[in-house]
Amino acid sequence: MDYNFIEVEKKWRKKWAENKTYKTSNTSNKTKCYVLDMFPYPSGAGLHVGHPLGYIASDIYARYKTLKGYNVLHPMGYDAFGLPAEQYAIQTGQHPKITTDANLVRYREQLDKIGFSFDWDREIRTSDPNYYKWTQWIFAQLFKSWFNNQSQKAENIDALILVFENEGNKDVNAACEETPLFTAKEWNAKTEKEQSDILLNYRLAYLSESMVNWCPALGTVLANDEVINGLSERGGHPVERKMMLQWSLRISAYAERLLQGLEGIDWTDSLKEMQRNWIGKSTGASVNFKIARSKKSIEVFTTRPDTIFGVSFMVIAPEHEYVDELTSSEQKSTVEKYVTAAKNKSERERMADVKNVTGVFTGAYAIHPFTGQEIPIWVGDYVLAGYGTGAVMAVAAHDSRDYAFAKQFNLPILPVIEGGNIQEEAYEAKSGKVINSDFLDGLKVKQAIKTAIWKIESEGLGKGKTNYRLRDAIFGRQRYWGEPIPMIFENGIPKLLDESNYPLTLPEVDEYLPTEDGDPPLGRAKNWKPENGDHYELSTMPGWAGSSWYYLRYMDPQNNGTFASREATDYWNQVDLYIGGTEHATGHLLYSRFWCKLLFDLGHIGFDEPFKKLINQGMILGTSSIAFRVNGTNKFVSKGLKDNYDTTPVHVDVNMVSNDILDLDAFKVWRADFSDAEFELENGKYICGEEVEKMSKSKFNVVNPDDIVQEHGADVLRLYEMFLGPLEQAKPWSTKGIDGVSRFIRKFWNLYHDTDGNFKITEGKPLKEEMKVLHTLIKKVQEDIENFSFNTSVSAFMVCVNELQKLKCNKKVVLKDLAIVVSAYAPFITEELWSLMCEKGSIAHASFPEFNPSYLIENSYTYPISFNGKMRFKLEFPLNMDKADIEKQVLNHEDAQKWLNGKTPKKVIVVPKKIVNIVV
RNA sequence: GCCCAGGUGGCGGAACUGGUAGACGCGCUGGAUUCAAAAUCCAGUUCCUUCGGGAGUGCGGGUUCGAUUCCCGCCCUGGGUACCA
Repeated sequence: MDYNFIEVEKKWRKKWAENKTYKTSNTSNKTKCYVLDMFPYPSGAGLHVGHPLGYIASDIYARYKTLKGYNVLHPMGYDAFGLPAEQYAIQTGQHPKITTDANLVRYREQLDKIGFSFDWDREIRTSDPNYYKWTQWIFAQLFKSWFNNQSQKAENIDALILVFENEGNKDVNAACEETPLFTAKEWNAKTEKEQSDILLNYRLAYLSESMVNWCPALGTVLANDEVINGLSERGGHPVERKMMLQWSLRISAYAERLLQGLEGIDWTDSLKEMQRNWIGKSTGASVNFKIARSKKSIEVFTTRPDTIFGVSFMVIAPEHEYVDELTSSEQKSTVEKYVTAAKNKSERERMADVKNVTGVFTGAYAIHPFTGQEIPIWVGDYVLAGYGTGAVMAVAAHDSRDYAFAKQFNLPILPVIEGGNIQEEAYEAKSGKVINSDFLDGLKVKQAIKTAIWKIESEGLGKGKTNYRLRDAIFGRQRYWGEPIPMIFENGIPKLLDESNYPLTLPEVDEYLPTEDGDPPLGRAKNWKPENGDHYELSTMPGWAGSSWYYLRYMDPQNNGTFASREATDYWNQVDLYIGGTEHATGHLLYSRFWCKLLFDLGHIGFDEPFKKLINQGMILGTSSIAFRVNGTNKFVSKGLKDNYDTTPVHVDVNMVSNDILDLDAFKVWRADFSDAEFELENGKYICGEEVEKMSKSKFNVVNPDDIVQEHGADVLRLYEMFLGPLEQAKPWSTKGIDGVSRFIRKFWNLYHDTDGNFKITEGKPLKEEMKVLHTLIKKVQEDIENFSFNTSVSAFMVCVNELQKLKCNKKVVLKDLAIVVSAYAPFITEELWSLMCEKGSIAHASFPEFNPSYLIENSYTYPISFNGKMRFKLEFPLNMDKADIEKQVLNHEDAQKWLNGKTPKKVIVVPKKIVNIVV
């Protein structure tokens, strides 16, 4: 009888759930192993075949580690707050919780089918008040902390207040907004509001008026990583820049530690590089340029202080605070017009305009700090307000942007580094000798940078400085479906809601839209008022809040007293293996590291990097099927005939196509306008074209894992997804090869059965050859899993089963170990075989067979004999034969004589157990 | 533009620190079984070939007895980033 995967899989799904086979305990004397997947946002579309790829890989790893005797934590949950559910709520009035819950049930069904070893007792949902209670608590810790640059750590704000009360802020070195100096006396004399405003400059969660990415279509602000090419990541709506009072997190304080921390973690180079670029460290100097006929000066940041003698003008951002002040009366209207236009540009227009060099002269001049010469100050939108000081010293000869600006407006270009041709372009290389530069003349660039900084510092003109591109993260969202921010406003002063009142639950509203006054949807909530104070904060947290610490909650998901007990976090510690997509490089993965460092600094956990090892699974692309319609008709021609006609490609549903052959009946009923379609066939078949592109509904190339499970079984789906290729590589999904894996499962099943389909294994002593085949597999699979090379194990299974089949092996000693080795990949069929073999318990808790190298020992080796590097024939020699004997025997062989063709070999290379190469 | 990753049969892909290129699977071809088909099994399958061989891992060079693997230059594909001074 053939293997009935439907029955078997159904049976074990049920038993595993009943017996809680995959329950994980926090108390164990085994070594721990924490295997985590990036949890999904439960969208309405359900899982497609690409989603489980990473989950299957991590599940194999988790199961393997369990077999190897580790105590494995392998949980799953849902990132359940998010925009799509809320957009749907706005359209339909349906509460986002209802849609989210419905999607969640569907996700769970789909996941369950695939046979994951998740401990579902640890499931979390970020939208669950018992969960977001602690997200709010972490926000409170951020609000109550400041970053001490001296200790490079977050510290309690109360201690800082004490310093202010006793000494003022002159000796405080904090990551903060620019704050005027004050003495203890001045501090103590300030009003509560004034003190609160100053403290906000220091807090790691703070409220400030700042330039934000405003997305009118979504009605909310977005963080930098949520804006892609000037459009919102979700929905692709235009984004504008706007000044707004906003909650932000001071992630910039951690820039250096986030950068340094990358050294110690095992992530891919490309991912680390993305984070490095996002953090964007650059070192140089800040220099003050005095303004002519004024007491003020403008600070600039430069990475090239060695080129300071090449400064021929200065450019400030349109948003720079001195613009009005600097502008001369003659230039006033021009500058005002320019500044207004620049400010009104949307983010996208600004980006599209990058090639257009624009700017206006302010009429003011700065004084060069070394030469004393007056240099004109311009306003230009190529200078960004948000980076550095919003002003640059322009060195046209050695910076391409300054060069373009100088060319456009005919400003002087002064070369100060030898090399390059400044008639053509700026010479930006950091090499060459300095010229025309007084005390820097003759120095090499690197030395000149040091000397220039030293001189700038000793003359009191500025100081050496490091800048980071990383901006603080906007934390408020003017949306409904997110965690409420636990803040109360009292006379305009933001105060933390007392932690004993957490969770501050999401109130009900009549509509999920802003109020008439433009307040966020929470402004609609009736009777939603704090006991003390005027009103709650009306914005909610962004989507990434809940996902920034969820890995900790899995460790201790039911804890009501804390986010996770210290015992639990000490035991499980860092995530040993984290698998997920690369799209979270600069969002989730950076924020999680930030929050981890905060909790570490405050002493709540014992590690400051959350994910020790991270693997990015490649995207599964869709293979679309294309039919060719003859233009102006309803006739479709098969792929091989399409060149005879003018045709238009039409995407057809991949579920109606098998091995490129279109099911014509299904096609005709698929869409009404195809019901009377005509076809021109090749050999009686309609062959479709193929195109590899992203899986999406509109391309009709979405494949649902449920369908694969239905047709081939979950084990086949699991094996096939791995068999497709290396985990990290993007690859197209095609069902073409799946039959091969199905065949393998049948062959594997048949090893344990006689030709009549009766279960039959024997107790006999295994042959040496059988043990060799088995142990070759054990070694291979072990190495593959440790190297995350899951695709090659599947091939190894096939090879092993083919060979055992040839050997007609049905010995229990061999087949029992084989089942265990395969079980991490194909848990259902192996569990069934395990029970048929009358083994106790679940195969999931068996021990991975010990690899024994003695079964692999050979006493001879078949040498490839090559001539000039080309393999010509093979000869077998004993392993203990020495090189000279091998050489002699090879040369005397008749085949060798043929290849030598009478010539004497120039050289013979014998590499024991590798190769013989004869140079002729 | 800059930074990463990657280019191997008709297709997905394999090849450990340089040592038999194309494992395994799909597809295809032929055969067996069958009244027939499906399923299954067996054999073949990189290309060219005068059947002796020759060429071959994106392209061009180099190092080496030997290169898919190491070095230099270029081309292409995918991802990230985009005036960050």
